[in-house]
This record gives sequence, C-alpha cells and structure tokens, in this order.
Amino acid sequence: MPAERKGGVTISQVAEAAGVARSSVSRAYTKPHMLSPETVDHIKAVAKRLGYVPNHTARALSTGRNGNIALIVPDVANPFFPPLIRAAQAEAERSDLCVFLGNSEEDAEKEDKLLGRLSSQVEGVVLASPRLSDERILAHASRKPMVLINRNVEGIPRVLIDSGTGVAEATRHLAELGHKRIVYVSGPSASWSNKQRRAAARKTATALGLELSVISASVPSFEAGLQAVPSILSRKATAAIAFDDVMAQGILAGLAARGVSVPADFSVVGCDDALGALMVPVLTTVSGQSAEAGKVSVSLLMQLLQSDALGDACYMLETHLIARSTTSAAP
Amino acid sequence: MPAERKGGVTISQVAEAAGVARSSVSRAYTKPHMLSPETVDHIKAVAKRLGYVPNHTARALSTGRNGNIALIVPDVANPFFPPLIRAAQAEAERSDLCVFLGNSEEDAEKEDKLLGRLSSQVEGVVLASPRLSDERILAHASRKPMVLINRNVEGIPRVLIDSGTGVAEATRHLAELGHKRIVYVSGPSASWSNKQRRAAARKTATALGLELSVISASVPSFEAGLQAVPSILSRKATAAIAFDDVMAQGILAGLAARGVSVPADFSVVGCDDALGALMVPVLTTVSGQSAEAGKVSVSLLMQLLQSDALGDACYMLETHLIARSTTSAAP
DNA sequence: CTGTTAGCGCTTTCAT
DNA sequence: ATGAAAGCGCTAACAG
Repeated sequence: MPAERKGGVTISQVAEAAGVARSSVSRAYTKPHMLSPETVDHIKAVAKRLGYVPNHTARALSTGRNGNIALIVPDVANPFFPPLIRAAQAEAERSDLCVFLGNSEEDAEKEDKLLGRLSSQVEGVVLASPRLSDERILAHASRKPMVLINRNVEGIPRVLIDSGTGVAEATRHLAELGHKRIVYVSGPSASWSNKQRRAAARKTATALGLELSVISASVPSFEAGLQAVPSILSRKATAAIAFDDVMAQGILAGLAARGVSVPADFSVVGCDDALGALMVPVLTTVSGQSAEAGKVSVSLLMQLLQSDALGDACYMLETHLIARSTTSAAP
Repeated sequence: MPAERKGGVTISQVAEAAGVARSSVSRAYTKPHMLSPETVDHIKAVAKRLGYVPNHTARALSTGRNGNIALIVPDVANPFFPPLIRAAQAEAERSDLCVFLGNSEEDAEKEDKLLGRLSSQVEGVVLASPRLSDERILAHASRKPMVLINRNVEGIPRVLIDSGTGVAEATRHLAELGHKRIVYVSGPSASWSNKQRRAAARKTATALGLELSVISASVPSFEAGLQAVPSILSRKATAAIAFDDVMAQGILAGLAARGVSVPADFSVVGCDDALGALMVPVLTTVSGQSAEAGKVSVSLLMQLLQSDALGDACYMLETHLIARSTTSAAP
C-alpha cells in the first residue's frame, strides 16, 4: 500500500503493458486525434487498469507550462478579498488552471518574497492591491506575465476599481444632506485605492465648499477604525467616509461606545460594499466590484499568456454610492 | 527582453560561467556543507550576477518532492475560513511550502474534482469541512497524505473543533435566561459540525426541559438565515441558535425587518465567532478557533509527511460561549 | 498513424 | 571537495 502511494505508474509501464511506444501513451492523453481510436481506447484501458495518472511535474518540465497561476493578496481575512479570490478561482478553473494563493500580510517585503517563491512554479501572477514599490513590481513583471488589481503601473495590464466616482458621489450625498465638515479616514499609504479615494473626497469636498480633514491609519482594520473615533469627534465633523467597510464598522462601534447615534448624530459611509447588507444598521457604502475584478484579472492574464503582447491594457470598473441607513441629514 | 522572460538561466549556464560542474552549482544551494566555502561563495556570486533562480519543477521531478500542499475549503467567502486559510498559510510558510487553495463551492462533486486535480502536484492536502462522503475521502486519503478539519473519519488525522461544548453552554445560557422554546437553525447536512451542534443543542435542551425544534437550511448563508425567520417565528420560539454567525446575522436582519427587537423580544446566538465584534449589536456566539485549526492542521500534515505513520491522530479544540448582546431574558 | 530519439533542469550515486 | 554520468516522467521533433 505504501508502495502504491509512492511514485506511481509511469508512462513506460503503460507503454510496455500496452505494447506501444511511450510517445503513443503520451499522445493518447494530449493528442488523441493523432492516434487511431482503437489505439487510444486500448491504451486508456490498460492505463486505467494499471492505475496510471500522468505526472504533472514531468509534463511541466517538458512543456514549460505548468497550468498554475499565483494570486497574491494583502490579507485573505479582509472581506474585500474573499469574493475576489473566489471569482478568480472560478475563472481560472474555466481554463483548467490551479491557483496558488499568497498572503502578504499587508507587508511589502513579504509580498516580494512570495512573488519570488511562487513565480518559479506558475505561468503568471495576479497581484491584488500590492503594497510593493513600482520598481519591484516592474522587476517581477519583466520575469513573469503579471496583471495588477488596484494598482496603476503603466505597461502592466491592470484592472482598476474606480472608486473615485463612488466616493465623489458619497461626498456629494453628504453635502446634500447638509453636512459641512467631514473627515476621510485613510487606509494603507501604499494603497492606490486609498490615494484615489482620498483625492476624490478632497476634490469633491473643495468643489462643494465642504471642509474635509484626513485621518491616517496604516492598516485597514476594525481596530484602526475604532481608534480613529476620538480624533474624528475632536474635529467637530458630522460625517466620515472611511477607506473601507471594515474601518467604517470600527468607526460605528467606536461611535456607539461613545453614545453617538448613527445616523441621527453622525453619518458614516464605507467603501467596497464588502460587508454587503450583513449589518444592522446597514452601512451606506461605495460599491465594490471585487468579484468582478478577480474574474477580469485572470481573464486578462489568460490573454496575456496566449498573445504575450496585450498592449497597455487598463480595465476600469465603475463604482457608485449605495445609500443605506448610516447616513442622514446633518444634525 | 522576451528572451529573458522565457526559460530563464539554467544550472548549466551558471556552471559554465563559474567554471565548475553542474553538480557543484546544485550542491551550492542544496548541500553547501559539501563544498568549500569559497566555491559556494563564488558560485552564488556568479549565479546572482546571471540572475539564476533554481527551477522548482525540475527539482521536483528529480527529487519527487514539490514543496506544495493543497488546502480545500467549501467557501472562501464564508468568514469562518479566511482566518483558517491565513493561519494555514503562515504555518506552511514556516516549512517553506506553497499552498494551493481550492474552493469547492459547498459542492461535493467539485470537491472531488479539486482533490483529483490538485493532488498530482502536492505532497499532501488539508481538507477543511468536507462535504464529500467518507468513502471518497478515504479513497483520496489512501493516495495522498491528508488531514481533515471538522470531519471525523477514523484513520485519517483530523482536527476537530468541538463546538458541542460551546453549543451546550449556549443552550444552558438560554435556559437560565428563562427561554422555554428555542430553535436550532441547521446548516449543511453533510457538515460534521452541523450534526455535532444540532446534537449538542438537542441533548442539552432535553436535559433542561426546553422544547427544541430544528429548521433546516442547506447552505449557510445570510440569505438562508433571513428566510428561516418566518418559520422560526411561527414556532413561537423566543430564541434561536444558528449553525453559524453568518446565518445568525441573516436571522437578525429578518427579525429587524419584522419589527422584532433583539434581544428584548428575541434572543439569537451564532457559532464560530467569525464576525468577531464587528457588528452592532454584537452577536452572542460560540467561539471559533478556526485560525488554530488551520495552523494545527498543516502542522499535523508536516508530521504526517515526515513520519508517514502518525497513528490515528485526532486533535480536539475546545469552544465555549461568548455572551454578548444578542441574548437576554425571555420576554 | 506510430516508433525513435533527444532533451526539459535538476539531483544523485559513483568515482576521483 | 569536485566532476562525470545516469536518470526523474514526460513531450516533441523527426522519421518512417
């Protein structure tokens, strides 16, 4: 039994047992149309009887293609990513690819290492919300086909979730509700999305005559949101736009703990719609598209793998405000 | 440039450039102690200059070990799993393993396929909350080292989160609060955890003289929880224990929509503590341990890979009630 | 259609 | 301490 578990049946054994050449066995699996139907049947029958299973590794070494891709994310546990991962998986499966998942823990160095470690066994990689520098990203991209999610590096195919539009809508929404002072609670500084959101909030606020101040957090966590609350309150703001839903949720909790009721006394809007309608009260947020991003990214990667030249592909995904119950007229 | 991207530097090129044999280059990486320090330095220097990176696939073919493991879960997007995945990753990394992630979409057949597809390129697999039959699991386990999470199949190393104790505590908690009629909102029928939780609820309820009825749902989703609400209410129950936090959240939402206030009019408790304290009101739940399970499972797998015989390992993780704010005295 | 012959890039005895 | 040579299991020209 341990013998069966070890190694396994090889193509040669099948070939001998079937009385054909090794190449025929190989062809029976990869190019059946090149063999007579009877031969194929015969070979497959013998193979099955022997319990033959093609060795993926050997095939990969020979062909140079391993049928794997890597997906690297900053934090699997951040609810923004699971839908993305799920969709990417599904799309990969359509092309019969397996996916390595890498978790960088929001750390640029770790991301770098993962890229190095994984890239030797995949055909391409999709890098989601990288915290790495443009230089390093370019370096890796020059060695392996790569597509980026939520990072705008020219020359590398990328899918961008344009949360700028959604955040602008959110800001306008708050303005219309009569808010005058609002705060943007910032996320990771290396995050493209964060820069984009902050810029959109600032621009719109200025255009509308709102006062906007920014509070910084490095990691987008519930905790970070919670801790931002005293600072938010001290600025006499009546509404906050958070980098993402998780932080928004933390802000909600912090507000509740201080007896500030939402949305009566204070309005908050999140980003990504990662928590969906799971909460009570239901969070006003900016739509996410993370699943779509996951899907599109691997589909782009597929194209990249086939045509090599994909040009300077940049796929934009629209977002918009989803007004639910954490925003209302300014107190 | 595309030339650089193709293939890559091989051991032979390094050997030639360094004026040594291929085997020496190999040894410089895998058995440095067999070479003189100077030779190692020299080789590594040349290798670095050339941008040499050992080819994982070739090495795997030669050694028979690929340094990969597979982790298969029913649903990445279910908040129970991300922490598990994260912890498993981290533990795998400690042993310098890469992990393939498989998502079965709560579907037994898909799980079966994934297992087949992945097992040819990994050294072992950890199967979390499988929906597959014991037979199929055993079949796969006989071909590849495997450890199970939340599934009790004798002979296969497994880590079990004993939510029975926690659910019993929860039931007792409700009894003490004066609830007389409670309902257990069931999860996937193929889930070991579900059976265990239901059994614990039933047993404790009986012992305490509570009336317990069970409502079935096949997929543990927010939606499923939401849809269970009419049925729950029709049974005149005053409290519900849900298979997991996500369903509990759905129930909360359904209750809110019908104007039933929690915990004043109705109490609900979840399971897994997957949502942590992210919600308002904060969910009373049974602790989860999913991260610990992820960690322990790959650590067990490591042992299994080394010693082959691991005996009938069965690692139990304790759980207990976390009383927060969705439970209170019966109305 | 099918067999022969080289490798893919690396590890690993076996010599030296 | 280092080199030479033989594969790991499979695919891919190139012949027939």
